[in-house]
Amino acid sequence: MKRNTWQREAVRDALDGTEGFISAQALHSALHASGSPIGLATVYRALGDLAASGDADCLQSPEGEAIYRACSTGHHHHLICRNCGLTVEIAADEVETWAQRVAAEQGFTAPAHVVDVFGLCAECSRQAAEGAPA
Amino acid sequence: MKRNTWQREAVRDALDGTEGFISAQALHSALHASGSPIGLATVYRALGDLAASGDADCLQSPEGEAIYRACSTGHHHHLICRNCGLTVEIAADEVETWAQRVAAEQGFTAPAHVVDVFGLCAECSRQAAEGAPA
DNA sequence: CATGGTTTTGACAATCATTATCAATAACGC
DNA sequence: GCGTTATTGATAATGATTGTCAAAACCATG
Repeated sequence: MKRNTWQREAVRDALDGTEGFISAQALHSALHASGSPIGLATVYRALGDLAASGDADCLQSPEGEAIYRACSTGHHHHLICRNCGLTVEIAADEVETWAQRVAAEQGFTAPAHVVDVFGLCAECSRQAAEGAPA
Repeated sequence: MKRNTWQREAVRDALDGTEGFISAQALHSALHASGSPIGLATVYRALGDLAASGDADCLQSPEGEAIYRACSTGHHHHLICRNCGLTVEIAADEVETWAQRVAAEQGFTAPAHVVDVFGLCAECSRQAAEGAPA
């Protein structure tokens, strides 16, 4: 049987209250910072459960960490600066449509998708342009 | 100065001769299997260099490993069955264009993107339809 | 409310990929 | 061939994630 513990709720709430993606470690830190004595392993387990039950999406950050996002809270994507971490929310109607179409074409159902764009934000691009050339 | 070593060539060749994506570990194993005494750290370094110089693309596998691909072999995305793991390669010209456009609109440069569609493949959809209902 | 059967938790060890270290080696210009 | 210096590779270190297992919490029941 699946039991309801405050820990699981805490993780779910924390994830719901988070804008974009967050790593398990970061979520654990955030919970600790807000006074929760929740264990790290438990956060991993709770996130895994949420992902398995479809309440959260999981993908790999460019740094190799698993990052999670609440699945129900409105759907949008992110444009993330790989240097400073700046995150811009982007609507992606075209991509929604596209994703459903390609899924359907292959006979796939229950399509979900992970679409995120990484790049260098204007600021970091400028800095890179200044520093990089010989 | 950048020196030319047989190790680097071996990694480049091995990557060129590989169909899709391959992890650093797997590439190292493959090289060893074909008699190369190349070291693991060197494979990581060579792959990192290739990625840095744009000769290879790098992304994170769902299992959390970094996987690499020779850059010339066309860019595509994946449609992944969340139940059986079946993976279908999908072309996504629209999405490529879209990603670059939204990145540019926000002043972002060097856009890369993570686009993967998860769903239930035809087979698993059918099984789910049979098994799930009470 | 106390009890019991299970699930869940959490501290810690174990694992796995990746990166850093650093002496020895090999490549390249001369 | 020589010397300089980037590169290699064995190993240790790091960091995220998962496994372990006794103790605690949850929930239905008496």
